[in-house]
Amino acid sequence: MLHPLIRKMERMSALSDEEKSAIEDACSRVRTFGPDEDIVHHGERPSDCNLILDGFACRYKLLHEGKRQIMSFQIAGDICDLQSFVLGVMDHHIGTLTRCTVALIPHRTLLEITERYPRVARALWTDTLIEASVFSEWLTSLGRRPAYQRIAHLICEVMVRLDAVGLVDNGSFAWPVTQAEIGDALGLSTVHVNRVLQQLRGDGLITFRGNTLLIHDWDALKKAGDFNPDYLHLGRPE
Amino acid sequence: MLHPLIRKMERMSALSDEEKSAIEDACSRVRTFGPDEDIVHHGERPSDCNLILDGFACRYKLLHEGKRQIMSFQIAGDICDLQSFVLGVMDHHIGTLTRCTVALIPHRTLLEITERYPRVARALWTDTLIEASVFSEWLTSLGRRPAYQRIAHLICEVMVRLDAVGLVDNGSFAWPVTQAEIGDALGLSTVHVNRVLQQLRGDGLITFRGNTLLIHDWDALKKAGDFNPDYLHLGRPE
DNA sequence: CGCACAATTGAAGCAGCTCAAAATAAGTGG
DNA sequence: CCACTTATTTTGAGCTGCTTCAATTGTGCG
Repeated sequence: MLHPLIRKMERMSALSDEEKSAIEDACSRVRTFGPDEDIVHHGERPSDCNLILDGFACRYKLLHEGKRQIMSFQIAGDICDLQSFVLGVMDHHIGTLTRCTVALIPHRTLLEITERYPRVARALWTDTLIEASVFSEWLTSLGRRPAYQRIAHLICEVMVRLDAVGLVDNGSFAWPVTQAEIGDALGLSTVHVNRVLQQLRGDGLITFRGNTLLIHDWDALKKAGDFNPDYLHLGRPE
Repeated sequence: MLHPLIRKMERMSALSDEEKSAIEDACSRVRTFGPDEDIVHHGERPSDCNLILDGFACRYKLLHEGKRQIMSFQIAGDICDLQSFVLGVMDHHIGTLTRCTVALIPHRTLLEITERYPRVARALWTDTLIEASVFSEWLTSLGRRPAYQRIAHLICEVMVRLDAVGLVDNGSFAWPVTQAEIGDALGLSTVHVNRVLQQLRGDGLITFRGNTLLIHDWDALKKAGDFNPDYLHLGRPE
């Protein structure tokens, strides 16, 4: 299997063999997390970054009143805590949704690589900007889109991102996100998420088969979610 | 007056005189915009970046139904469209709120500077990460904080950011943001913003004197807004 | 088989919305 | 400096999307 980070970077711009093997070497240490564990905690000052190789994770914040906000979902190819490398401190948590395999990249190694290979540094910067762009799209969803549209939009996004790393099979893909987690991501209550999902199914847009989500009518779902993938800056499909 | 971008960067890490003058030289071309004009449009592929020198601007997206979401406010020292330099296309608009003075930095110059001075490149990357961090805080506000808290939080943020560039005088600062704009930023209706602002005034936290906002009780406002400035990563106050 | 978590349903309540109009404030041209 | 126009703030009233609480049903797994 192609390295998911390299795969992602090469969508943006080509990498030399030397650069690729530098990245691969950096990812030699691997760790595994069970579901619902924290990979990094808010306030921590880690000395490694975590690259997701397999599984679903998320960024989240906890509020005083026991509420939680999930800010993004992280999948294969995402370095989920670049923040710790550049800013030092984490200002949010990273937690797993499912079992996750993660490569640990020491900050020291990352520093060496980015100093030696400006193109890689640039690729990481690009990645940060894309993530910021995804945040603003979520902001738009939470601020101005009603629940039905918001959920449809999220499903579209996850589908497109999973597709970009080869995890979609004919409109169907693993969906390990609970309704409570969807609620925490979209600022909705679990109950309401449940009702809206029923609507989406009733409207013939999606079906769940166990933990697998099947999209029946992609165009209709896109429309329902007011979804335009440009903000993901995925470049040309492979 | 010290250059606002240099001032900001030096909060994070020191710059050499050479680096500083390279940045200053890059900002020689200046443009002025009136209030409510677009600095950059969604979909555009500019060949310069815009550094705000003076005034208030904002990032925003327009939805089909005529709704709008403001994703951030931009003040002196912010390069509001770094996205165009790194990703090429803008996926949102940048518009002014007030009259703005803006320095135009050609992408070519930016490329030269970032290649020649890795420390500057790194500072810009840092800036991008901070902005992403601000986005996630907003996300948390829109997703999980009620209107009163949300507005208080926004006021705290603007105050702290303005203070960091020396634009706060004894708890009081220019506030050119209309209630409709606050609504567009926080996902609220103008009417509701108005009512909540009345509450905040009634609770003795803030006062408006024309376009000047005066904070009476900073600690109470922070508390009301559940505000913790860590996510702004401002480093140590000057 | 039974525990623990996830999905579902019902009912009542409210935060925040929409619509519509009035009251201020801020320009702007003469 | 006034008269007129336009933008912004404020108020009232009725409505609804979504929430909360509480209980039930379904489901994966040791």
